[in-house]
Amino acid sequence: MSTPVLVAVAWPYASGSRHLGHLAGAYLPADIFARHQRTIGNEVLMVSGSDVHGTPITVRADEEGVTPQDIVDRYHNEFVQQWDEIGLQWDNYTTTGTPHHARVTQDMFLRQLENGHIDKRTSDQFYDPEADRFLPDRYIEGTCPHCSYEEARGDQCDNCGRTLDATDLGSPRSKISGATPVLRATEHFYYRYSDFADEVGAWLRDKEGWRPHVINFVTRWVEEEGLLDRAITRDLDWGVELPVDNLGPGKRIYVWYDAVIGYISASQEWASKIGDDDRWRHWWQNDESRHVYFIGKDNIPFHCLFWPSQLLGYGDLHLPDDVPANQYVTFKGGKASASRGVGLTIREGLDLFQPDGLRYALAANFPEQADTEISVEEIARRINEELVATWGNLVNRVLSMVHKNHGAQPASDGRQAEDEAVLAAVDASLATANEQIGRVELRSALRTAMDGAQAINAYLNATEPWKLAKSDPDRSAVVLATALDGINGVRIAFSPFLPFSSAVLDEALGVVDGWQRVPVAPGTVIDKPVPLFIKVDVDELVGDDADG
RNA sequence: GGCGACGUAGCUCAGUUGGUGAGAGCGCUCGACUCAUAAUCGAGAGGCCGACAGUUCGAAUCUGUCCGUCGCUACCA
Repeated sequence: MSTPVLVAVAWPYASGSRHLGHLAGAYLPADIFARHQRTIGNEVLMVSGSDVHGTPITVRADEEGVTPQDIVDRYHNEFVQQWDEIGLQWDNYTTTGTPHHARVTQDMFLRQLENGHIDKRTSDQFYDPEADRFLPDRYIEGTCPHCSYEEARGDQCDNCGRTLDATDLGSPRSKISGATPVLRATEHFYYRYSDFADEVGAWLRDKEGWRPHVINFVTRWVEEEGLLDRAITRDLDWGVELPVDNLGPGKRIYVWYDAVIGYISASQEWASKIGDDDRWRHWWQNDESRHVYFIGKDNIPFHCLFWPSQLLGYGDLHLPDDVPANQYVTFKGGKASASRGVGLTIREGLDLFQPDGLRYALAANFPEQADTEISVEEIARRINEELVATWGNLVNRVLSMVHKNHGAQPASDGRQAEDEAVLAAVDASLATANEQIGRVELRSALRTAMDGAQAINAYLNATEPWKLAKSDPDRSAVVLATALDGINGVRIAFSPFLPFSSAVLDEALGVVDGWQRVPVAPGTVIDKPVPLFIKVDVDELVGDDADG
């Protein structure tokens, strides 16, 4: 039976370049999962887009003397280009800056307001009189009351690590203008997340098969602290406009309320693009569908607590079924961060490695259970010692022999026990990888695929068809035909991970259709092969030291 | 400060609810092979499972303390 599967992917923030940690944390696992789901015949809708609102983007625009739209356009275009280069197969990759997204966000806001889950409150906020804007705590600097560090931020002191309240800072100043911030009363809409603490808690208790670090974190959160109401508007002129005018001018819906709504607006946009406006309901208003959210661990509260609350406040929308959040990829022990210059940007990664090589190395190191350490050298090692040596070389040696000795796939009549055994091993690895990807254990699945390749390598070394070609040509033909049939199975397990080299094999052996090994028809012409992957020149990389 | 996670072979990591001799890949050593991108296959060496104390018939796996690393702390998203 075909299941509608929503592959919902974290929305990259268009405030700067994304790095390999983001790629390994959310985008790549989503794409691998989605490709597998398509192959096994499910109806996949994979959506995301650039998150274009929020304070950091406006601040950056001010710093550069350009408009927020300029910043957004720059990074959105960069993202779109990179997704194409790395082979992400979106059904819809859009942005939160479209009129359509604004309408959907406003519709949700109005319905939730009508349902009594949004109300208005007044609070005091810091205001920068010089820059003429309200300041998030993070944009206020001052002296830490605990350690006297003079560069402490309003939310936290980087020196002693304590959490602060901006009102505690000594000689506070705006990070933007340096002016002394003043408190000013301001009125905002609040989403009553507290209305849903019990319901979300109960919903979470039913979950099975979630990653321990995800479910433990959010159940503890909701049970020990509940959910606090949060302001969902800001004193900004950058963001989705409010659909009601009783708050006065200069107020917009804030980014982390509207960004998650993108999952729905992007689904609807996709539906209208394919000319079937109601088609999104097949995923969103369907109990049979399955929603899987691919995010980094910093996004866990938003997707497991706040977003479900927003969905419940609207009503009749499908809640997340699994949120297999990844932990962090670290570089030299630290969390990757584009703004702090730690780790490689996606651009740098693509400039250094072939896309399939980069996909392989990252997938082999996905931080599924814990943070994982990665480096340029580690990526190169994975590519050269594993991908090229085991899989690339296997394909090359078999295709070369078949081409040279027969020019086409030989007949395989009269298979012996060892021949059947290697094919059985390949089929078993396909079945195992299928289960592993279904559970979003992608590292293990990749290893399983590699085991299939190694089984064929071992089979070749045991049967030595290059010797048989002289002593027993008929037997040699059967062995080569068997090896090629095996490759035709193993490549299916690799296909979600390695779309580019898979496309090359599709040309030689036919397009993969379904998660099962299909024999290569005797007589299929095999041309002289070109290596699937190029070895990385490590010496060239070392001089680069791009991950400092 | 609070909360959480992690600390397992040279490197990157697995180790279900505690139980016969602690694993994988890569690297390393030796051997085989030479069809293949000096790739492959086989065998082997290598670890007092961060430290200390405790619970238990028995702990890498549970408890406590300590050391080290990292993350989060709800107006960064």
